[in-house]
Amino acid sequence: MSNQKPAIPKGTRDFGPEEMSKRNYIFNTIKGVFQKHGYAQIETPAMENLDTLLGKYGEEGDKLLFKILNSGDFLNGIDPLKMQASGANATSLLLCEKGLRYDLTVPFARYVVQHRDEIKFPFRRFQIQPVWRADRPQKGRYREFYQCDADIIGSTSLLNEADLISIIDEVFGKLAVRVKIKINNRKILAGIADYIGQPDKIIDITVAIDKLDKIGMDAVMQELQLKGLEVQSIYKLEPLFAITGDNRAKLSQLRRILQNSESGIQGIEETEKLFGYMDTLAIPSETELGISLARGLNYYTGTIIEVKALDAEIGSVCGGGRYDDLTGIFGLKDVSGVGISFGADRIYDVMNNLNLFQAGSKTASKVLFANYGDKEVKYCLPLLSQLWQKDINAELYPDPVKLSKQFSYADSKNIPFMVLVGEDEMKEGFITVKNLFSGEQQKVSSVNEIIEIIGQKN
RNA sequence: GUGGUCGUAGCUCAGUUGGUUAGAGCGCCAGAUUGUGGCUCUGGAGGUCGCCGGUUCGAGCCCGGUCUUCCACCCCA
Repeated sequence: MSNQKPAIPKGTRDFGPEEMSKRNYIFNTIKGVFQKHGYAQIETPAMENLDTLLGKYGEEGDKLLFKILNSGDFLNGIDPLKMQASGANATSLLLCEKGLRYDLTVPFARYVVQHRDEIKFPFRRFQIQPVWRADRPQKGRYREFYQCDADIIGSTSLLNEADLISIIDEVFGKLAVRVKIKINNRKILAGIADYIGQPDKIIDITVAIDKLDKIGMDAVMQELQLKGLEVQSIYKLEPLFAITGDNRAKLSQLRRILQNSESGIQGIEETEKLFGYMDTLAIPSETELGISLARGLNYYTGTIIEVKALDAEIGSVCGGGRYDDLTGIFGLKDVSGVGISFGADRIYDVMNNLNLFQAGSKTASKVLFANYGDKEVKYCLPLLSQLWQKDINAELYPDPVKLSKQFSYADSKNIPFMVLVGEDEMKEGFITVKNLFSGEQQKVSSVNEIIEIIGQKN
C-alpha cells in the first residue's frame, strides 16, 4: 500500500498548542464580556436541515452552503436522466437534506422558535462555534472559521444595540485592538432608495454603495447604471455622499434630504437615539455613522454595525445588526432581535500581525521531574501527585533517557524548574530543585519546600 | 463561480540558457561531556523537486492537466 499524503481540506487549518493558547485567550475574553452583560451560552449542531438554511443568505449565500450527502442509498429513486436534465444544483437538493451551518444567527432563530416555550423573553444568548462557507479562501477568509455571537431577541429597544456596541468596545479594549465602529440603519438605506425614486432597487443600491470607500463614486455610479438604474436617479445620490461633519451633523443633513421618506426619517430617528445612548454610556471606541455601510445579510431591517481594525488591512472583525422578522419564516411572528458576531479568526490574524499576544505562557508545566529510572520514578510519583493536588502544573519525563535530553526538553518547553531525584538524593533523603533560568540549584527535603521555591502560581 | 499566482529536506529558502550524484541556514540525531540544559566544535540522518502526463538523448527548470497556497473580482467574519 502506498503512503497517503496527510492533508486537510482547502481553507481549513490545524491549530497547534501555541495557536490554541492564543485563540483561547480571544475566546475567553469575548466569553467573559458576554457573560458580564448577562448573555447565556447555547450551542447548536454543526449541521442543520438544508431547508432551515436555504434562502436565508441570498442567492450568493445559498451557493456557499456546504451540503451533506444523504446516508445510505442516496441514489434510490433518483432518475439519472432527470438528474442530468435538472443540473447539478437542483440535483444536489435531491441527494442532500442536511448542510453545515453558514452562520450562527439562522440556527439561533430556528432554536428560538423551536424552544419558544422554554425561553423567557427578552432572551440574551451567546454562542461560540465554527461555521462553514464554501468560499474561495483568501487572506482573512477561511472555509471553516469561528463566530462569537451575542444576540438579544424579543425586544425592539435600542438599548440593546447600545448594549452590544458597549460589548464590542469592551472586547476590543481588552484585546488592545484599535477599532472603528461603523453604524448605519437599513431604513436610512431604504429612505435613500425612496428618495432617488427606485425603492425596488434597494439591494443593488446598498451593495454598490457599500463599495464607495473602495472603488470611488464614479465606479459606484457605473455599477448602478449596469444594474439598470436611471441615470437621473443615480445623480440624485450625489448630495448624499457630500454630507460632512460629526455624526449628529450628518444625521441632520440626512434628515433634510430624506424628509419625504417615512422609513428614512424613522431610520434617522432610531440612529439619533442610538447615538444618544452611546454618548451616555461614553463609549471610548471611535464610532462613525457610515451611510455607505450596507453590508449585511438580507435579513437586517434596522441598525447595521460593522467593526474594522484600524491597524490592519483585513475585512471586518465584527458585524451585526437588527432583524425584525428572522423567526417569522419559522412561524414565530413579530419577534425582533439584534445581534453581533465577532470573527475570532480575523481577530487572531490582526493580533498576531500586531504582536498583541503576550509572550510566554508557552508551556503548561511549571516543573519537570527528571526520570532516572524505575526506582527513582517510584520515589518521585508521590511528590508529583502532591504538586498536582496543590494545583501546580507539573510533569514527569516519561522515559529514562540521558539527562541532557531531558534538560533540553525542559528548555524547549520553557519549563522553569526541574526536580532531580537520583541515586544520591534517594540515599541521603533529599530532593534537588533546579531553576533553569538562573541555573541555581538547591537541596530540599519536602514538597512544601519545592512549592516555596517555585512559587504557587502557575 | 471568473482571472492570476505559488509549491525544492521537519522549517525558511538557493538552484545559471534544460546537462553527471539537487544545495545552504535553522532544526533533528550522535559524539566531544557516563548526574546537569542553553554556548561552541565534529560527524550523521533526512528529498517520489506537490501530483499526473507530455516534449527531449537528457526535465527541479519547458508544455498541458490537476491539487494546494496566496491575490484580485463576486460576496463576506
